Amino acid sequence: MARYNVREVEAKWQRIWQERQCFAAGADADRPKYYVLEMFPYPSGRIHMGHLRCYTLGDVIARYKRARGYDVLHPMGWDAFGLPAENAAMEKGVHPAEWTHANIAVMRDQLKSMGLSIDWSREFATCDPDYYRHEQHMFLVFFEAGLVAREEGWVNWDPIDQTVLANEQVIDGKGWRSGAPIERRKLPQWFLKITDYAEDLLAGLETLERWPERVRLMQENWIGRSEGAFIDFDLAGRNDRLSVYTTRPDTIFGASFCAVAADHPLADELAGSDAELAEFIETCRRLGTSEEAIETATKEGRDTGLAVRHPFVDGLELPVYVASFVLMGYGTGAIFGCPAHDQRDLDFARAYGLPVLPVVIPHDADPAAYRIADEAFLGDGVLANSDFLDGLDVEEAKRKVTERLQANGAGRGAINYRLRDWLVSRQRYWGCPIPIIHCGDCGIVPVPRQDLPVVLPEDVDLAAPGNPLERHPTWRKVDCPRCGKPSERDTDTFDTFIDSSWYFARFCSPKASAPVERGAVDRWLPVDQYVGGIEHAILHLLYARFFTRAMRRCGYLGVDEPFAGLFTQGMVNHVTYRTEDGEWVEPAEVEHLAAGGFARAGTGAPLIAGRVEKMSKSRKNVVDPSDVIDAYGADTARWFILSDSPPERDMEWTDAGAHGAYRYVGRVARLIEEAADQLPGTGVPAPAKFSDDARMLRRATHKAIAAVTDDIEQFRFNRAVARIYELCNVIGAAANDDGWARRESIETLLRLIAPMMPHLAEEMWQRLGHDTLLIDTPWPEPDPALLVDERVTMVVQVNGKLRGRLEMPRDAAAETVEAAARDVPNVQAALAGRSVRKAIVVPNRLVNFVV
RNA sequence: GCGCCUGUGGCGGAACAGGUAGACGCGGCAGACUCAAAAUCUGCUCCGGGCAACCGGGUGGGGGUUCGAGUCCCUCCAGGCGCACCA
Repeated sequence: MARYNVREVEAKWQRIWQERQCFAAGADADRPKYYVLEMFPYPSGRIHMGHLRCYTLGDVIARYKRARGYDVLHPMGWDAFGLPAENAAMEKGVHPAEWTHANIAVMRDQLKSMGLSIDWSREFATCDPDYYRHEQHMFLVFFEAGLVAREEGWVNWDPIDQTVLANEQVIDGKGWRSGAPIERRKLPQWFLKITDYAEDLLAGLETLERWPERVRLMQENWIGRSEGAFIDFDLAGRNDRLSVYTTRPDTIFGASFCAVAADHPLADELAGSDAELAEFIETCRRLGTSEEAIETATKEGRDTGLAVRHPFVDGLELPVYVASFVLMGYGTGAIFGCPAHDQRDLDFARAYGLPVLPVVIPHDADPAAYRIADEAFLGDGVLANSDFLDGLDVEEAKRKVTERLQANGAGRGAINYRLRDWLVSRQRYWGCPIPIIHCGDCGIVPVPRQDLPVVLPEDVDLAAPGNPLERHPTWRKVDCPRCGKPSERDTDTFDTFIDSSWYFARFCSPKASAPVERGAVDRWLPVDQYVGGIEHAILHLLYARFFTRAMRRCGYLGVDEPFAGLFTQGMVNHVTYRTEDGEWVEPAEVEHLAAGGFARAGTGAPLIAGRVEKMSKSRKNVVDPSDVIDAYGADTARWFILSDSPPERDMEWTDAGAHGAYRYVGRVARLIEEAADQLPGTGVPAPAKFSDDARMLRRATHKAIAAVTDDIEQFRFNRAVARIYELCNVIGAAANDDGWARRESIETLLRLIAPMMPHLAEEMWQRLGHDTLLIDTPWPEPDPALLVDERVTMVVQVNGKLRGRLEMPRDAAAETVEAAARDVPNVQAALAGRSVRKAIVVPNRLVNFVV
């Protein structure tokens, strides 16, 4: 028997599929469409196990849907702009473009070696001027549509990456990429008005039924909708008002102070003439926003000396503080404090000796005796000490006080969001240039459409810190398109998350002269199944949802939601090894000792197996997918990654597991080799009658079809794999008396395996004598008649305890079953001397005697 | 603090819709083949007792509902994730 040569076979089929253009999308407009997309990779150098897992999952879906008769779009591209290219430029002196393209070349080959069913004719990289020219164009269209704002405000400055960051990119007070503590800076920047869509993005989540609940919840929290009111307090002695936001307008009669954020304009103004206040404001700004900082920080404030008038109580004035716990980024950056019903306000009031007046009395409390100790009361109750609100419950009081505020011109009901506008300017080189010209006379002038794209200059000095575009001797200098005077280009580039906010739309018509071709996006969008990591739950997925809405508003496409189905896959982990000195050791250097334990290859030094962790260079627990593919082949790598764990859960990569998958490849190859020459031909009709053994084999075969189909539909690939093993075991054990049934079972096995191990399946399909490709063969359909058994095994219980089993014809009458159950010897013994109070018969399942 | 998720053999995990717990794989043990190794094949493998048929226990802990609970309810514990001075 010729040994199955993995490398040759895999290369052969990859070549044939490519030559026949098997994966070109849009070949058949009569078929229903199916768009499968995995999050495109950043070309960092080589693919890693996370890529292998993600693209394998997507490929199984794509191949399965293709077999089910869909016209499948399954493209691939490169999220090619970003900081690592600039860092590489600084470290190695290679230009970012060169570095990026070299990485793409390597990674493209690696992906192709996986045997993915990708339409490579649609490939592009976001750093291609032919891609980003459209991005610039759309930005200008958005600009004209009022979706873009230029604002000077406090922004997040990353001192290591030397750029500003969006709110979503600040994690626990640190830059998402550099990890550096974020500083606050005041700069004029470009924003996309995602807040215009806050309500719509929230409402849209309801429609995303095929998204993980977890992701929808995270987005909901991030958008952070709250209902409340703005209240405008008159400032005593000034012809000015202080506007605050509150979700508890009902507690207005319990207000004992107002407080503004350190960054509030009023604080800013007062600091000019109050050195002590100015110093306090500085202290607040330096305060971290990390968890520890918040936990340990005390509620501090400084009295400004100003006071506001209570909107409903004549003559009552409340002091105005600058307070450390008030955030400029939420609401108006100012609050009124009601200590009795807000814990922070209570802490603050106790620290500064302010009054604490309860105005909501718990239902079970005595109004006359009710006092607040050191815990604010947040629950529902009856309003008291509150003039026209007395006796109402909280909801009624909110409504009534909001009405009254509105009538008095002192406020209004409002819905507030935590979501901020998306800051998209970056002071970096390797990104899409912002197509704006700043003219001393005309102000902000869009680059004329015919001058697009604004191409990145190649001759830049990347060695020094800061923005190379700003330093470039000539690039920024340009005449104003409006008045002709010497002007300057915007030297910022776009956040790379813009690049990934519409690439899925570009894939529909990647060569179009406009950003998208309407007919193409109308056919293909939304993406039917999107696959990627949970880490993009907010960032990329929220931005893309917004961008799709913006594109729709400007007539580019007709959908709101870009991704109808989302699957978030788990991470690939690996055990870590260390020497006794604590030095990390790569898996390749580890020797498994026969006596158990591990030693370092070469030196023999003992090693300690540590925790199973996410693969990372620093822990030296990385396994390169290409090493696995070279050694065992793509089918093995794909099979193992699918078989090990449910795809949404983290999995552990183990050599033993990979090896086991490789053994299975050999087992299938042997099974077919041994059977191939003995089976009847491909076109032989089914016999009129089957033997009992053949019927059993056929039942197992058709049950496997039904089960695997169901499992794939529900992304339970590990279970599908188990079902296939079961079928294989049955085939191996079955009596070989009916060639037709045997051919049916073996061919079914190959067809079920095909989405997961496409090369092996295709090769063996050919070996069985087919002259058509398996890739062009439809998915098998189970015969419903073969899915039900003629006889069933029923369980007999006594008081819920298993006492025996029973073979019965399917759907036997309850009395028959019960009588037979009583006759089971072991059951007789268990029932001896006891009277049966009740017998429960569950058809085809069990009998339970209650004694 | 708020919200969410997960706890099943040595390991990854399976168990429709409350009805045989542990499918399938990994690992392990025993055997066959072999001069030997690799590869392959066969059998066993939740724990305790028993030669065996069987018996008892068992899905993080405790309680409840039910003829019957891994599954439903309450509660506690452990691990993980998200958000967080959000007014």
